[in-house]
Amino acid sequence: MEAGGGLMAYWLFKSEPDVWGWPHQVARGAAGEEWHGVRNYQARNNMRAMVVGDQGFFYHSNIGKEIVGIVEVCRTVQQDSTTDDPRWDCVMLRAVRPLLRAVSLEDCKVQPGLEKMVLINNSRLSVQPVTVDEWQIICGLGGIDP
DNA sequence: GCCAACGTTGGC
DNA sequence: GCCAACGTTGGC
Repeated sequence: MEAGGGLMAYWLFKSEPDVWGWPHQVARGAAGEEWHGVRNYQARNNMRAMVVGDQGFFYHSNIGKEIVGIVEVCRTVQQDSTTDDPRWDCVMLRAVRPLLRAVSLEDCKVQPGLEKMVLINNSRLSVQPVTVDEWQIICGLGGIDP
C-alpha cells in the first residue's frame, strides 16, 4: 500500500474543539500539524497503519459532537514531540476541506448503513477506522463528493 | 456536573 | 498473569 497507488484508507480523528478544533487545523494550512497527545494503544496502532494520502474525518467531541471536515495524512508516524516516552507517536495531518453541512453524532446514529460505525459503538476511541461505505454515506450527508 | 464505559497501572 | 483501583473520556 502506498500513496497514489494502493488502497485508500479512511479514518476518523476526534478532538475537543476548544482545545484543537477545525479552525486551528485549517490555520495550519498545507504544512499540517502533528496529531499529538494520543496515549491509547489502539488509537496509536491505527496511526501506525496510516500512509500518506489517507483521508480522515475531523470530529468535534464534547462540543458540537459532529464531523466538520476532511483531513489528509501528510506524514507517517514518528515520535510524538510532546513526550519523551517512546511508546507514543503520531502522524501529521493537513486540512483538506470542510463538509458543506456538519454531520452530527445523532445523524450517524439514525442513518441506515452507519450502525456499525466505531464512533457509535466505541465512543472513546480517539483515532478510529472508517469503512469505504461509511465514508461515502457521510460525505453524502455532508454535501460533498467522496 | 454526572456517570458509564473503558483503558491503564501496579500490587500480588 | 490476574484483577482491583484508579483515571479519563465523552455523551447526556
